[in-house]
Amino acid sequence: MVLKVASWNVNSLNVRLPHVLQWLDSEKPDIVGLQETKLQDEKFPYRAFVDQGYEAVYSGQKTYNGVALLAKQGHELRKVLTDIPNMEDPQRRIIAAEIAGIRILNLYVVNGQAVGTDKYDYKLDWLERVTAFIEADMKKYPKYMIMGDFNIAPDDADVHDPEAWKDQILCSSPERAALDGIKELGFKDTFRLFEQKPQSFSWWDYRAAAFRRNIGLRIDLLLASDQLATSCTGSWVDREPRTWERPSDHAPVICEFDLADFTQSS
DNA sequence: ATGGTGGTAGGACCA
Repeated sequence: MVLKVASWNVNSLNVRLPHVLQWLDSEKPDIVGLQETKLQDEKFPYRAFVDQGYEAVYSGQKTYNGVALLAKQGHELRKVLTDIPNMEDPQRRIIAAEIAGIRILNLYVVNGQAVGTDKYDYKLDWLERVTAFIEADMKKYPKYMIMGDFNIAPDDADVHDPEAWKDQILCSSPERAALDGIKELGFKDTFRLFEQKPQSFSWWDYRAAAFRRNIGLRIDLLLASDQLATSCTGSWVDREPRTWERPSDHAPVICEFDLADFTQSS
């Protein structure tokens, strides 16, 4: 059983719905996490996804943030959760479900604005609380994926100009240490399990023709628990939707698993 | 790369 999993910051699902539907039609992923939907739940285009062959759960708000999980019909979404213990946050950045026997946690990590700001402190605190949640939650799910817009470039290899970005937001050591703290619970960055082209990014600023010049960062990640990672057969960035008219500033990231060795538990 | 754009709004904020 091949399972194709993707994560995409769509920067307004209202604007990007046609892109997402077209992309689902061509790529046919089994599981998709969306971030920055920017839609209240009552405005979520649930019917459009059902018509496309997907079940959806979502947690949104007006103007900012908002996350959703899609699963191809036939994969049930169970144990859905949009809030975690010890964090009362009106910002809708978290959604988790159990799909095909795998725990899927979809995150829109706080951006943080700039090192040293209140938003930066909120980011680090938010990551600490999410990490504590994962540590407890993963005891129940040996097969566990954390996906999303992490707003952290894990390493200098994920940055177009590491010198310019040194100690800046998305690249600072405390942010990277927070990401390492999650990985040290027992997760692999699936992208780095495979040989990749240098200068592979998932986000390019809208300004300064950054995409054309490949001035970007890799901040959209698919982390798989160690047990799951052994079944990962590929992980890549799909740059194509970033070339479409009026695109999101992020490209979708995708990974595939061959779960033939596992007994199907859904 | 330090806002040159874009989204949500309908001015300012967020990224």
